[in-house]
Amino acid sequence: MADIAKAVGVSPMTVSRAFRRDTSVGEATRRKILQIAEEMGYVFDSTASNLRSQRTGFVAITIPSLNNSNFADTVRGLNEVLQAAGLQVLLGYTNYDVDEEERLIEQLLRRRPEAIVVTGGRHTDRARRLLKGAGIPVVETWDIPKSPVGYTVGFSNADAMSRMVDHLQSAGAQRLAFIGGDDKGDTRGADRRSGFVAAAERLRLEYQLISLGSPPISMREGARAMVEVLDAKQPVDAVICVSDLAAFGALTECQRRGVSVPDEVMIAGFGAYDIAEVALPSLTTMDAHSMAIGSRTGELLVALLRDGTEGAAAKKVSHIEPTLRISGSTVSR
Amino acid sequence: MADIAKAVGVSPMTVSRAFRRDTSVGEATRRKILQIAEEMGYVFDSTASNLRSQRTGFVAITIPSLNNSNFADTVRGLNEVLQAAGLQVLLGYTNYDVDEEERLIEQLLRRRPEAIVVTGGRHTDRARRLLKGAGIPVVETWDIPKSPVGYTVGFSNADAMSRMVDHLQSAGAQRLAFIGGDDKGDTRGADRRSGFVAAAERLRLEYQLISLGSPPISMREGARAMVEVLDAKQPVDAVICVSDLAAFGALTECQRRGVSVPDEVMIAGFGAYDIAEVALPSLTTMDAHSMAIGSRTGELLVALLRDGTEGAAAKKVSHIEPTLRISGSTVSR
DNA sequence: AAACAAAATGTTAGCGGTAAAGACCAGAGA
DNA sequence: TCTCTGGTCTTTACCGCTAACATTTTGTTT
Repeated sequence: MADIAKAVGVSPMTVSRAFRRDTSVGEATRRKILQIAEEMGYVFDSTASNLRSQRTGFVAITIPSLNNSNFADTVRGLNEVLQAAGLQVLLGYTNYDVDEEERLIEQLLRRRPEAIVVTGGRHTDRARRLLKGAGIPVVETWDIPKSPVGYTVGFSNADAMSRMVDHLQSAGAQRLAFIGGDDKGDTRGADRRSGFVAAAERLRLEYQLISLGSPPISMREGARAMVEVLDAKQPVDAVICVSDLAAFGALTECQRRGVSVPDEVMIAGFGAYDIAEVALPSLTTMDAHSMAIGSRTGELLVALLRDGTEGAAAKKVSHIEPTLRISGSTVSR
Repeated sequence: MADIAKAVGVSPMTVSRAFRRDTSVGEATRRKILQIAEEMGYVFDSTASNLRSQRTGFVAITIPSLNNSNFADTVRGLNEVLQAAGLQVLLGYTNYDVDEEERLIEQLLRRRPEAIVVTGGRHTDRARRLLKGAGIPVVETWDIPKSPVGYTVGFSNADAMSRMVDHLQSAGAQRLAFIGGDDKGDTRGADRRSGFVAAAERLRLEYQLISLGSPPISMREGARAMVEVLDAKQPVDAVICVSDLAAFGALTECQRRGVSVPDEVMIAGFGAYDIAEVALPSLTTMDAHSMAIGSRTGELLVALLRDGTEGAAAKKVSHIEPTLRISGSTVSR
């Protein structure tokens, strides 16, 4: 900047100003500064700016996984809003492990993000302490924790699953199975399962639980689980899967065996993945509005960072009600 | 740090050292410093460290999209290696737009990453200038550009597609169709198409090209495209899709119409997505080893950053040969 | 032309760490 | 006993920008 200032014949401060939108610099001066900077191949150094101004433009987010999961859509929704507001997302993968999450949160906070978004409401004590002490907005997503750290954008996985069970019962199912991954760390998965169990018991339906594979469980694992379901002694007339991917795997296994869906067995998924719509038959699923969770979170943060935490803004809990999408895999047409 | 230093009774410099692995601090002192720091709720400030040490621990990466694409796997592979090496990925989405890529590259370089990874070899002139002038390792992935900026980790999309056409011909196909998105910006897609055309002409096969939707094209669009193919005057006995997702969409459309795959029409995809293996019939596809592209890039960068660019290390071009996976959608069993 | 407001630019002093170089000290070897 | 070595710790200055405040220039009003 000093070199540019010399070349243009102004003070470094003016150069600094020219590189920032809002500050007042004469239009001619600004143009000249930017032009000379470009000619000199200068690239603004945010690291210094960040230090001095105590603003980094970072928003940190930890998610369990990008692969085979709805979180990718959430990140997309979040990033779209934040990138437009000039904020840079710092992404970290916890791999469904709270200890890894703790490490990651500490690592990310060192970068002095202006806000942090985490998935779910389960954290280590130290992670909670770090989040609370960071002095920045904290958003928990994809869940409605009992004791939230800061803001929440999500829904109740248990309730959503309960509605799904209601639907299956009204479609005529009596004996259910739930297919999911082992739950170490996957609170969303565990909540869906417990919602399933609660609903099944409330409605006095028979049920069984199949768990295999570590989350996020894939199509392949859905198919493997379906083998178990179909080979079991007790017959089943509806299967609910923790995600559409598993549901699709289960569907293919039925087709492989000539078991008719939905006539012999109904299949329901979760998450409204593309595959749910394109599969034959298309899958009944619960649309959690993954992308909306991200963009809603983004909008919340942009508002908070603009107006300050004090701002009239923002109720603490933003509920995004999932939508049940009934389709060919649970009702024949 | 000054506060901690006072509390422990050492100089701030010693506190600084205690927070960095390699530097020499007495074991007892280090322990005490870290303990008191934890008690005081101190969180290390990287922004200051970055400025003074001129090292940020950032690696920037621009990709076209995270959704419905193999790039998510590349990011995963890259992140796994880099996160383990203590490096933080800075992600940017270009949305298949070179101008957006240019903006993003500039934005990212301001953060002073220690290396930058971009997807493909097509960039604006200014973007090339920025990359070359950044003075950090540059890696282009998913492609083998004619005139690379720095390092390359990728493969030839055209060659891969050519091998796929060879396979279809030897499986008996005479009249082909290619389904892809419109190519504005999607060089990989365009390369695949031109590889398809070249191979078809080399083998003197009839062919047609269907383009619709902006990349990354989805399952739905694959199905829509298949409608066009099946409704067209000229019959077709093999369809190659730009990705497995489109291929699966095409497959479902055939099933919907009772067109038998592969007997009446063969279908081939690209990318070795999960769906290729689970679909019924499973899809013939080209495994581009998306995750390996990421991890190979990560290893290359870790080596370069450790040993410096001078290091004996690293050939400039790292070729990752795609693997053809022949399956039920092109050969009946 | 004087009086004042608004816009444009300049000056000073850090932000919170760390590079570089040097000081101190215990134990080893001569 | 003296020098030397290596580990541990300290001193000093500064990374490249910008907050806060001061000053100058320009424009407007009466």
